[in-house]
Formats: sequence, C-alpha cells, structure tokens
Amino acid sequence: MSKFYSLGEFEIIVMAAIMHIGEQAYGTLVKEEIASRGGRQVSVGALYSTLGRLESKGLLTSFEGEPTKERGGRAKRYFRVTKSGYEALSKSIDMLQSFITELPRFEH
Amino acid sequence: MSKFYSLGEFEIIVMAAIMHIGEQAYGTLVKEEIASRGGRQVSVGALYSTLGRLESKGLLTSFEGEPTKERGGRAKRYFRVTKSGYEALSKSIDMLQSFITELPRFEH
DNA sequence: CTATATACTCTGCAATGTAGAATATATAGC
DNA sequence: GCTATATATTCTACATTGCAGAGTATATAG
Repeated sequence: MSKFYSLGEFEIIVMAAIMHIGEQAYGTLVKEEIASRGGRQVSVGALYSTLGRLESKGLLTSFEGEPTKERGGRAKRYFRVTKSGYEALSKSIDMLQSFITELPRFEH
Repeated sequence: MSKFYSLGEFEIIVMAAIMHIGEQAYGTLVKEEIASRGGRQVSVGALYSTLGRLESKGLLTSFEGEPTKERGGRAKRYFRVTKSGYEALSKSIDMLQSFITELPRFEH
C-alpha cells in the first residue's frame, strides 16, 4: 500500500505544469511554463528543490537528456509524473475544488 | 498599498470554508465544515494556528461571541474574511485554476 | 461544587516555500 | 585547445506554512 501524499500549493502547480508540457518537461521549461501560464515568478532554487522533493517521494521520476542542440550547455533532466503522482495530484485537486467551486460572493 | 499574500493550500481551504459558512463561522464549525466538505481530518492546533496567522496578516478578522446556548462552555470566536483576504483568496484560486483546469489525462 | 461539554490557546517540530550563488557542461570562434 | 558564452542544474540557508496534542478557559446541569 503506497502512502498518500497531500500536496502543497506550489507542488500542485509544478505537477500540473509538467503534465501540461508533456514529454519535453525539464526544469527550465517548467519554470517558463509556470511563469507564462500562471503569471508567477519562480526562482530556480524554489523549483528544483520542489522537483527533488517530489521525486524523492515517488511522485515524479526523472532521467538525463541531451544538451540543447543549437547552443549546447548542460544536459537537461526530464521529468515525468508517476502513477502515484497523478493520483496524489488528482486527489489534491478534487479536494480543493470542493472548496473553491461555487465560492460565495464577498459581502463587505 | 497593501501587501499581496500568496496563500498556501491549507490557507485556501480555511478561507473558503469560512466563506461557505458565512456569519456563523467560528473555529469548531470551520473544523467540521472542512471535515464534511473535503473529507479531510484536521487537528485543532493546525486550524487555530492557521486562523491566527491569517488574522495577523489582515486576511481575517475575529470577534468574541457567546457560549453555546444549550450546554454552555467557552465563548466562540467568530471569523470574517476581510476585503484584502478575499482578494488574496481570489488571486490564489485564479492562479490555481489556470493550472488545474483542463489538466491533461495521465498516460502511463 | 463537581462533572461534563464546548471551545480556544500554547508549544514544539516537520514539511513546504523561496532565493540566489555556485557549479557543470555543451558549442562557437579564434 | 583555450576562452567566452549559453544552457541547465545543484547547493546552501533560511522563512513560512502545516500539523499534532496537551493544556486552559468557561459555560450549564444536577
């Protein structure tokens, strides 16, 4: 029986961003996806420490890729959401949705 | 200009639960609302420390109420979401929605 | 006045969130 | 083959949020 992990807010964003990107998901691209989709600034440190923690819990896996063709540089590390990662993400989203859908209007 | 607060996952749940309850929102009832709506177990400590932190940031306000009519006991402390609290909640929700709506299906 | 129900406060620690410097490693051009 | 530069990740350190349970306060009932 695998442990159930409840995801934090940023963890949800990172996991979802990886799913949106698909096969090409690697650190820097995830960072850009978050910036463009959510309009949210992310530091490299914030992102990679979260990626590492998610992987150590088995919610993500990663493998080495190749450097960028055009200009070179360090090799990419690609990330994939695992089955249990997807389950944790789904549960976290469902729980959140039960609170944030049909949120009552604010009355001063 | 008021500071913008990005909310954590549990903070979102607590704020939303208070809005769902409305005028009668006080600690123990919020705890029950979270348990029934989200199916999520919450300890008293987790809840009140979060309520206190949200209030100290001006996202919630509170005031003393009366004890339970039927059986007595300690007086309730009622909570209300403030205007800036609602704004922070809305922004956090919008950002999350931009990631979790139309989430791609998982493919092994 | 004591038993009990209701409700909140306190204390301490674990987990997540965040930033930016440091490091690694590829290509291009001389 | 050096050096400059672009690409990308790792490391280190600390702040904030999440979480649990014991402890305290205070009302009514009998």
